[in-house]
Amino acid sequence: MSGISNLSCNNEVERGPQPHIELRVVVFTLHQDHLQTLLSPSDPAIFPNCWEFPNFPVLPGQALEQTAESCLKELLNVPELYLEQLFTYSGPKRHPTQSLISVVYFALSPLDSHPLEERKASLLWQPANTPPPLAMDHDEILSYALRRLRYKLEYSAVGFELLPETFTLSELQKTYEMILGETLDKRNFRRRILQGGIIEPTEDYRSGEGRPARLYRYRPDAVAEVKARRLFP
Amino acid sequence: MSGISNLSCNNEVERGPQPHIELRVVVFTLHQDHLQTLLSPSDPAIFPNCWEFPNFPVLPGQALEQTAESCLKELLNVPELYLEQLFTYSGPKRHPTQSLISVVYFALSPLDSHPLEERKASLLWQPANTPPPLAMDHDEILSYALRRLRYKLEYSAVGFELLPETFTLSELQKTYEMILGETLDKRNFRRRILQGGIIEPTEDYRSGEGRPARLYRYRPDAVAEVKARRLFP
DNA sequence: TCAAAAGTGTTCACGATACACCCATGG
DNA sequence: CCATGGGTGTATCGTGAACACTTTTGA
Repeated sequence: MSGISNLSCNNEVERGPQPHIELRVVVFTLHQDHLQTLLSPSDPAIFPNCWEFPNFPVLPGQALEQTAESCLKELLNVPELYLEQLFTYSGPKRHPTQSLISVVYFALSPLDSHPLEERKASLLWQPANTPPPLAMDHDEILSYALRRLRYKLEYSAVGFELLPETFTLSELQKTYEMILGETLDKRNFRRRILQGGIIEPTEDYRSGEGRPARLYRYRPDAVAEVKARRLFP
Repeated sequence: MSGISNLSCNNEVERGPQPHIELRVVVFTLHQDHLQTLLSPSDPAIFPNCWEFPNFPVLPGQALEQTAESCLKELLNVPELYLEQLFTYSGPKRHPTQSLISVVYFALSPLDSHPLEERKASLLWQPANTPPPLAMDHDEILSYALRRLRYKLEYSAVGFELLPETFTLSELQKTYEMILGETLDKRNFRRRILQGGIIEPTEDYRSGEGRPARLYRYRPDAVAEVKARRLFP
């Protein structure tokens, strides 16, 4: 403990051992036109037929964010991914037998990530909007992560993190529509994203059923945050 | 530990005992026309002449947010205050002798809060924009808390949390100007805040040097969140 | 030549901004 | 009666939203 001792507090609440800390990660990806999240089966003795978000070790010599990032990259076989802190959950009712503090991170994995390694076969991508039963408060965590994803999509460029390096404007628009759950106007979508300087065209085209579509690339140097509309002038 | 064991991770990082968890709170208030934050002197043997954010006990029987709320209410003698989670800081370099995880909350205390009790005399309100030297990474925590405050001010009604129950429009405007660090147009400010239905007039006036000013009250039922300008239509 | 997806501009409405004077009170 | 802060309306501009047709390719 650094500095002065804890400030006293007259709460009549049981003291006792420190709660256990754990590190969890909510990862989203797009797969088969659906938003998916990575889940791990729960211990059937405690939470039968339930799933939970992946649990990584809390290492004293490493920041939680670093641990989450390197474990995830190894697990998913991707060189880069988007990662940020989601929330820290605490409270006595979260687990039946122990006091538990969960520091939860939020990650996005690009569409072309390799399938999971065999030795991690217990982990499965599951549909994020219709997940299987989740243990503890992980349903609450999932809905908060989905809210965060939708919200971030509206004011930042986070959507590109779910796509491969190059993509067509239609693919990008479909990604946004899938996550936001609404359809967008094609011309307005294109105008805004192109004027924003967030993506740049490549020289390549992708041939599909109709006319080939130009491929674009995300510009990582772009200033992607849009300032919120201020409540006051 | 619930469910399956931690997913392994090939990081070659030292294992060891779990890091220590602590609970800290950044509180802001307005005092003498300045934004102030509550600080506690650090242990001089470790951080001489430094200050740090108040440290509350981590109780296994209570959610961190509840502990922070009840401790702060007791400390500041206020019946209500605004509280939300700020961030969880972790990493090996945060403290000279131990691995430390700090779950930090963000609070706003109304202007008319009573002075601190005598027994807490070591705690002091200090200017938030020109603070004394801070221990560990608490300068980084402070600047993030200030950023959060300014940002929240722009898209939510959080400014009222720093004022007493009734206030004049000029007081409210000065609060916003003080925190945002810029001057605002009086007519536009009034129009927007009144049209937003965020406050309602009382029957009272406050007499000052010039014409008495109508007192207003925050409407807690108001929908205070302003939707951000969406990056895409 | 037809189906299927890509690509492209303009108009309209609303909200944000800038801006200057009269009003009520206390000393 | 005057100094001090309280209170009020309008004109302009920029941004968001709605909307339909032409182009290119492969089958």
